[in-house]
Amino acid sequence: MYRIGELAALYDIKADTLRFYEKHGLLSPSSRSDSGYRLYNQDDSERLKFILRAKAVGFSLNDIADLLSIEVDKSNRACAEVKGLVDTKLEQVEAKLAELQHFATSLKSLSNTCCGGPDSAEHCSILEALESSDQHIIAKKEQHHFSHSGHKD
Amino acid sequence: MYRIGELAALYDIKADTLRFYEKHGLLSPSSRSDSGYRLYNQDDSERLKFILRAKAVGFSLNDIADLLSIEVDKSNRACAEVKGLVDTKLEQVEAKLAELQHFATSLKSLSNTCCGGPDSAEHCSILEALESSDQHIIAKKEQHHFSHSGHKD
DNA sequence: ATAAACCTTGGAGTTTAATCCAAGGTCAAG
DNA sequence: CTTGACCTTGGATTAAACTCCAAGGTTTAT
Repeated sequence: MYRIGELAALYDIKADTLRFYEKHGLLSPSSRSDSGYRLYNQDDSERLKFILRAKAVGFSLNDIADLLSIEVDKSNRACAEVKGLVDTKLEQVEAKLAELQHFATSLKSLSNTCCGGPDSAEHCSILEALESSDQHIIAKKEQHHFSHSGHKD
Repeated sequence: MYRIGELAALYDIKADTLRFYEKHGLLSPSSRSDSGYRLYNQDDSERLKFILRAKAVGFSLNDIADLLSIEVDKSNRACAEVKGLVDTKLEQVEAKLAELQHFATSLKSLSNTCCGGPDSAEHCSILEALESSDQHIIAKKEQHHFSHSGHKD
């Protein structure tokens, strides 16, 4: 069992952030001490880890709440419904993955071809390195237009 | 040449957002009309595409400014210095990639093993699916701690 | 030549995600 | 039984990234 300050220290965040997540329904301590102190267990800690990871890869707290709701509603919702939510998120994740892979490739080639020596800048720019680009998350309307992919409210 | 509204429409953003990016040094139109209207060319459009992609995978506008500065300073900076910046960003991108791959794998397994039928929830939770987790972006202090790039301006 | 649809600027307002503060309660150590 | 580090609540403040507004200039089309 961790008290709020301990759990916060463990993940290098502020206790206030944990209270904030609680207020917004992302993570509540599994219990309280007699005097009302928040007490977090190992599952709570795992849940927090998930939240922080999801945040780190660009999901908003709302997105994360969606993902976590899959757990919360486990027993209530039809499995097909859950699958829908998961698959939607999966699409988002895979789009991000494709972008990131592209980024990584470009950064690597930039690092290798252009910056080997002390002064041999041939095409020292990410924009140039990315010029051979193909795929987008971004809906460039003229090229390809599919219906407004689910913006959240 | 695009006027601000045209370019904004092309990427499904607001003209205001383009003015905002300009004010913050991310993207300035390459020219102005006689009457002062912003005029964006194809390079500007590419630059905007880059900004939006980088944002979509979780980079802050400050991060993006860093990346773009590689181009701007092309002729000024020593190549080794540029390489340092690129390699730092590359590390960030690869950390994000690792996280996302983990995410994608978990979401896939969740989608497959748990939600095939209308009602057969076996372990219908992302947290459970992620339980076999290994890697983190998150600095869990006991394990590994690397400084996070705290930029502000 | 006048409306409609664009653009300009500066500044104010909004949303998201924290982060800080004040007034007070709790707990272990001396 | 007090000191200091921790915790509680609610509310205010901050920072980033937009988003909107007002007052006016420009363009195009009738």
